[in-house]
Amino acid sequence: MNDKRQLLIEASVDLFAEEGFWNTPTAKIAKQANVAKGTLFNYFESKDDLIECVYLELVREYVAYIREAWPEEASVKIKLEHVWFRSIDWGLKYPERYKLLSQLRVSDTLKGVHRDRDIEEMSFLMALEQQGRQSGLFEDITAEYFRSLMRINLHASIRYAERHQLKEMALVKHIAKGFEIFWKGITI
Amino acid sequence: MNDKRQLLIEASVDLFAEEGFWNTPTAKIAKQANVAKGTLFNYFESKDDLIECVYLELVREYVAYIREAWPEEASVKIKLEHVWFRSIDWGLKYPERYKLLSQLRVSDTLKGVHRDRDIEEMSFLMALEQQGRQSGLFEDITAEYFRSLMRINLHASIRYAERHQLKEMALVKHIAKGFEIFWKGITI
Amino acid sequence: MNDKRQLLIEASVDLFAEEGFWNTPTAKIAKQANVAKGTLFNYFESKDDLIECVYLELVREYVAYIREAWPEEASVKIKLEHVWFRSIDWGLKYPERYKLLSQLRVSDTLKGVHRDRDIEEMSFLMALEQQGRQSGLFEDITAEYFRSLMRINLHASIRYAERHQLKEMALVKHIAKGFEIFWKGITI
Amino acid sequence: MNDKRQLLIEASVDLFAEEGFWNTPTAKIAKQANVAKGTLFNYFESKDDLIECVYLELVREYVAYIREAWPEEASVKIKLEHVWFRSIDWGLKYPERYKLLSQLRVSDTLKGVHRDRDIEEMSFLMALEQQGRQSGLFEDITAEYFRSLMRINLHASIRYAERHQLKEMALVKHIAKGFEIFWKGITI
DNA sequence: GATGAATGAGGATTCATTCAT
DNA sequence: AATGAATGAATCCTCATTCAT
Repeated sequence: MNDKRQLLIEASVDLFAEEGFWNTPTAKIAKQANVAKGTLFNYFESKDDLIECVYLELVREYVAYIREAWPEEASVKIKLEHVWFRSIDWGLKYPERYKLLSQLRVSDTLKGVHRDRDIEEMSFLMALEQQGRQSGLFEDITAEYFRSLMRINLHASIRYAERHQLKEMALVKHIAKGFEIFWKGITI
Repeated sequence: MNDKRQLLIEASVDLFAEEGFWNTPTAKIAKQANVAKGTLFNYFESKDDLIECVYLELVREYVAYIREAWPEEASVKIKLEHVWFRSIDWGLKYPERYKLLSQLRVSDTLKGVHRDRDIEEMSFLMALEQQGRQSGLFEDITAEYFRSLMRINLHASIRYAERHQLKEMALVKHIAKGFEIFWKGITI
Repeated sequence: MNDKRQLLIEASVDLFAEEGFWNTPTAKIAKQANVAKGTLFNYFESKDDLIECVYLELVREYVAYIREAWPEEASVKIKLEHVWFRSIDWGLKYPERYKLLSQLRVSDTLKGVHRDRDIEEMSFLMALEQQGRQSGLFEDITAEYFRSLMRINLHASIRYAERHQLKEMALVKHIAKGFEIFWKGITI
Repeated sequence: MNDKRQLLIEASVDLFAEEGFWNTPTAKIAKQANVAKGTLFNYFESKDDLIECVYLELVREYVAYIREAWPEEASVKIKLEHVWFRSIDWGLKYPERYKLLSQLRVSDTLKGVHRDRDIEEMSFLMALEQQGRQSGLFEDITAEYFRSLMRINLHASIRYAERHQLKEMALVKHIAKGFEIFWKGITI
């Protein structure tokens, strides 16, 4: 079954987040997943391949989370706000996953094959941006830069909330303020 | 002499940037620095120690670069603009160093001892922020979040400029636009 | 069916010749033969067993080839010449098979069980030798040494022809000269 | 010192001869040589490199042995006889070394770099052959084929002597007979 | 009989670190 | 202080073989 594959990815996520992927032996992953050392290589060609699959899995989960309760008919701002809140929500709900996802994006191990998939998954965000720009809402910057800014502002916001363990009102205020700053910057 | 220490750090910067620090053996560093393998451990307790020293070195260089031609008497905005331009300047002038610095900040190897030093070096930025806030210029956010936002916006800007190899006018416009967005977001 | 067994042996011959038997995984053999990995072990006790069977198969093919158009009524010399020419013919027609057969003979994996079979297959050669010796034709050496000399002279001849890609007249002359040397040495 | 390198080669010779080189783990070699596993790789780039060096060492020893007591002023036949006797002598004196040398020559691991060296070492044999041919002594065959024939006839002779544990008179007669056959075949 | 997932011992190689010189 | 030979634990990956289906 695909059971084992999933177990291995789960184990990887846990351990990678704890120790970093270069520091996590495949043997440890296998042990954590309760499978034999060799089994890992039945499901993944190499450690690098495993890492890429873990990355893809995380992206998939993240995107799925964002798309839940998608406000189809709402304005661009509302939609963007939705992305903003749910992103932070996800990042705080699964802090190790989020941390790992960030590290993977920065690292050089990702060879591009899956980067494209990444962009694919994010296409709806691009569509959103395009819509906003056509309405003359946004600053004159490229879609790529827009996306980069959004991602990175989110990152700052999540890190901060997590580091300070913001909860309840404080958290909501923090998120709202972060969006306000982002939105103010990005719009004309 | 301290000569060798510096050589080792230089070599590390070069090689870490090329291959990542987990993938760069100390033997290779020693060779690149033209010293014996053992010598490295006369100057650094361990590889981790070396990495931290490399980090510190980079921060120092970066900060020194920013502080050049510092507009002592100018307004907060002008000063911030100075930081903005020189940061991007540095990042584009020494792309490997910049990339490495970013990776080191994200990685878990930095144990905190030197993180404090980091903050210390950056203290002048904090002072700047404080000054701005006291004038009622900025949004009501903590100094830490402010700093994080700045760093991260700079990062987006540098990455974009580098990826697209912006030069001349296009580059200047990109930098200015980036600052505009940041400033607009951060100020009331 | 015995079909699969044969497929596996064929695949082994191909792959062993390419990579050597120590470097050829059973998984690869199974794949090449279009059967499952486990199936191999339904037909052969172990990899070593497979190797021995491959060896035997090659010997069988080789001997069968020699025996074709056997000059039953001819003189010892003519018969020996027949063996000589057809051996080289076979070696050049199936170079990988020949190479593999040579390597297997040298290697230590062959445990003896099948070596006897080998000799059995070659018995007609022994008979030939006996006949020649009884006629006082040959030097006073044992049958075993005689056989070894013949095999080894053939080997030199085949290797040379193959390495230099001899064809047509050049090849025929080479073969004839080789036999002449062998015959001259072996006869009184 | 070069001490360890030599120890490793000695150990390799012993173990390779016993088990074959593909079956001999580097760990075992290191243990036999009383050095740490890693040390092996200080002296040899890889297992393949080690194998090649072992080969070269064997060739060197073998050639040195042949050249001892070289009959500088003697006839071609005497010289060839000298090579013949001393070769067999060496093969029987160091049976494992000889066996290993033979196996190495057949295997595909030798990549050519050292093969050339091999030929170099053997150059004196080539000179000898040339001299003989110029005197109209030999059959009209290439030097390469000549060398191949000699090597291979020697091989048959050595193997036979060893298998039957020939000693004393029986051995001398065997060697002489072998040479006679070879010489008779090769000369006009 | 056929399959192929699962196994885990084993293998080559790397590399941070030590230490005698 | 400088060296570099020596170390051996650690790592990724392979592969013959088993066995439940």
